[in-house]
Amino acid sequence: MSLITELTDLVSQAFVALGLDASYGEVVVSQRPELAQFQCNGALPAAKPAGRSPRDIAQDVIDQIDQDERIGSASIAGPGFINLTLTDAALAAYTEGVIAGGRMGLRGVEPRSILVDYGGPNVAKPLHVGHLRPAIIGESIKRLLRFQGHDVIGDVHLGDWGTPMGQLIVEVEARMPELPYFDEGFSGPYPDESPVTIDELEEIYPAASQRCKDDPDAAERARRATLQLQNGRPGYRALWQHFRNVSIAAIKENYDELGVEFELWHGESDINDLLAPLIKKLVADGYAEESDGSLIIRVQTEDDNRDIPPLILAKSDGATLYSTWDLATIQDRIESLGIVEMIYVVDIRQSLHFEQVFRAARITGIAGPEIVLEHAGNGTVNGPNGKPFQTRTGGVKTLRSMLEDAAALSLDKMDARDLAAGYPQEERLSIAHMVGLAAVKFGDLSNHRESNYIFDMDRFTSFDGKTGPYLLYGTVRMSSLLRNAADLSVDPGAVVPPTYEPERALILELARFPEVIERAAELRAPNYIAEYAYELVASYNRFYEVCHVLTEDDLGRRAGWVGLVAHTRNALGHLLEVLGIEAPERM
RNA sequence: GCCCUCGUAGCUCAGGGGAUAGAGCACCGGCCUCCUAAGCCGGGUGUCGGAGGUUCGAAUCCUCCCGAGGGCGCCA
Repeated sequence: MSLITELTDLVSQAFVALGLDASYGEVVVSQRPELAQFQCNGALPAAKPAGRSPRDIAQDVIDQIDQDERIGSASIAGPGFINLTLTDAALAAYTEGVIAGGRMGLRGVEPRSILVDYGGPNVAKPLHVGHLRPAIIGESIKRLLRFQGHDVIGDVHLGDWGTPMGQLIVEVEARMPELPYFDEGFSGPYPDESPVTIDELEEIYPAASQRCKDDPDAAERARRATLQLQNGRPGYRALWQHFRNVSIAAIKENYDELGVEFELWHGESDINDLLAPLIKKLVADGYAEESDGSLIIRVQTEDDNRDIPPLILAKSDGATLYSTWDLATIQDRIESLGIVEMIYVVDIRQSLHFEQVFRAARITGIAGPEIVLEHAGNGTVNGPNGKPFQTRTGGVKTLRSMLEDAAALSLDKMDARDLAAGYPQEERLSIAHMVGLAAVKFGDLSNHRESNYIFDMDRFTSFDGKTGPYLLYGTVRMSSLLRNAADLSVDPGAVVPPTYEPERALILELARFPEVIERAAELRAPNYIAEYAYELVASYNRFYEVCHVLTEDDLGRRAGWVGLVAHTRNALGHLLEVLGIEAPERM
């Protein structure tokens, strides 16, 4: 059980003994650390219903809890705040309990089958900066929920079924009309080899897109090709399969470099066979209706005070579109994967789309009330000028080049400050790589999920301040100390009651772990983890400065400190794992 | 036009109805015969966009206004 929970239980019981609601007993970390470690504000809101003054109530509560051996001091402050400070023995005992429990004080959860839908890369398009946020936020949310004990999988959910596919087909046909994919009379097996490499495909994509913008005729042909692809025209399917295969290989490589891993490589196309029966059923059941030639589901209710446009189930030419696929995908995930909770980490600008899809899923009964559907939208990455991130030449920057920049800049900074100078060059490169990745990830994850932020590589890779490199450095110092301890045959011992203020502060910081995890999971907000990881390392650095662990004469204390450092290293390891950040052994 | 999000220190950003609103950077000054100085310590910063309201208490909740960004049926 977490320390906060223990204290809340204690104080709640006191409120109950006074005939007041237990909820007044909520204890939080003190806002005024110089006054106390924890506080309870419950006496203030309790005053009115109790018909008593807040300070009177606070005094009665204090009288109840004062005898508890954990409480070092309990006092009234201001209008009726209850300030609590624990005994050093209680702090040590609590920390020992957490270490023995092995779960960082985290309470167990009722495991749920959760799917996080986060990547959303498109076939034929290289990953660019815009893919960074959903990828690392989604990965972090997945790891966070998994760490809590849920059964979580990630689905990359490829963009592989839309109009761009038709545009690609038309473009390839214009360039290589001799290929068998376009010959409707062709009956033999199609070639195993893709007619295009990923590099060619990535060049063809923007050209195709541009052509359809400039030429309405080409756009029309692309629309037809898309429809025929969806309807199963064999040549188109075969060609599309090549596009898909070469793209997935490239995309996988990109996500590997980023340290992002998906359990499912599903895409929009996977549920194609479900579409016709689903549409038929929705029409038969009266949920879908025709409107201007298209098929729609109305999702607005009488309670709405704003206009929610209907969800379009099928275009007037009969083709399906992303609303249809998303709806069918929800059905598929529930029915064939047993998913009860879906979290979409997708650009927040798509919130209306998800609102429509989720409403449609509810209305039609595809998702029952027990199913959680949530759009955990992410903001965008902007360049130093506050506008969408671009290369110097105005193009969109690829993810790969961004990561290369991060590693290169990290190495430059190591060279400039003569860091890790004696290490083999191979290790230095590996460190620079990890530092660069940590810089980018921490820089991103420390911002609130929904906010747009300014990407500043120089700031993110800085060795000073609240950055990824700072976290890694702290981790490395802990690892190094623990190695030295092992070399001296000093085993981690029982945590001793703290005597120094930074030591006490570190113990208190560690005790916050469960609440931070729970809060972050509840809000799907990795920035809480990032912030806490920073605070924890900062607390450790202050402890490290004051408490000279390995030269400590008191052997019991020395062993206890090693135990505390091991605990801290363990906690930080979990946090980095959740953030998806990897640390080197030394740097 | 309607809807959504945002507006907090010079800059970049945190902030769960609670006390005196925080961090990092930047700027100035200290600390290495000692476990990694990529570290630590000290120094000052605010009409929390504005105005009302709810509340014992509002950066936080509600209303209006100003400013920025985004979205709004057959693209994804």
